[in-house]
Amino acid sequence: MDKQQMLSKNQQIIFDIIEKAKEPIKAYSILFNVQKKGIKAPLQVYRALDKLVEIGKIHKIESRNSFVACKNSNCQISKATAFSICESCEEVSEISDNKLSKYLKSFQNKAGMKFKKYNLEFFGLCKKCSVK
Amino acid sequence: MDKQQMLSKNQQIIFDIIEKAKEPIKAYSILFNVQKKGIKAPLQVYRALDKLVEIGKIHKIESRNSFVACKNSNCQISKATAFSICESCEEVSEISDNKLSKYLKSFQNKAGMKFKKYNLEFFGLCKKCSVK
DNA sequence: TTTGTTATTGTTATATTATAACATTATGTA
DNA sequence: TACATAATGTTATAATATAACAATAACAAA
Repeated sequence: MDKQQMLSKNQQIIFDIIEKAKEPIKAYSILFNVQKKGIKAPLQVYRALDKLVEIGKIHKIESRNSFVACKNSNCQISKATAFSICESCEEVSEISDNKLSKYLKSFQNKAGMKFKKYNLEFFGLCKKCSVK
Repeated sequence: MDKQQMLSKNQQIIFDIIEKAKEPIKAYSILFNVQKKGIKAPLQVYRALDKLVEIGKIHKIESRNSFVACKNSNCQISKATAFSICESCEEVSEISDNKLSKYLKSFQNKAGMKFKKYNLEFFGLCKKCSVK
């Protein structure tokens, strides 16, 4: 699963939309945006999204049902994601913090379960919104 | 927002269902379970769920759109949640690990944003499923 | 006790998010 | 070529969640 792999036509179209978007974007908003390019059905969008998530080109913000392009181009970050989410303006940014990811990657719970993947979402007010 | 506060009729009915369930339960499954008690509409369920989440009696498992009762009865855990999720059997357990929660509560990202809340979901195979 | 305030409930309709099922076409490779 | 796999197209429908409005209950202040 190389992140540099070629994307299919639909995957590329949909990835481009997500990458260009400045904020997280929802599946049906993507659908609306790509209808002029011939992608007409939700399933076409969801299939591309699934694949893009799988190969780590995008991430899903679970609490918002929306999608962002991965900013950490070289790592297998799809298995270890962390975001900060502003509860006022809904701005989302991906957190890349080596200490944090190292800590979480090696985390083992009391039951001895070893994890393959995690997703962490922080909520608060971004700088702009905390001034208001 | 005291966790010991009285629950309203619908809130109590729905909380009881969630607490009795051994695994995370979805809103429409709750709805099905409470129809004999006179709760007929999705909105009645969602309103109770919203409130129960707000006061910390239950948590939403975001990646699964499902709900579990909080196991950590005394803390403001609603603002600091962590779960382990088995990708095979879908078993979910709430993680209560002081070191982890301390670490995450005090986490500050590079932008200096201070967080009020977080949710962390770990994925892997539970003990039973990793033997199979 | 009345009055005002807020939380809760009930109800219908509808919006939003996501997948099932099936047929076809493209791509890579033995 | 022929085989396998990935991707596409299409229709229908399932699953999740909220809007809008009306009525009632709970509770505290006057």
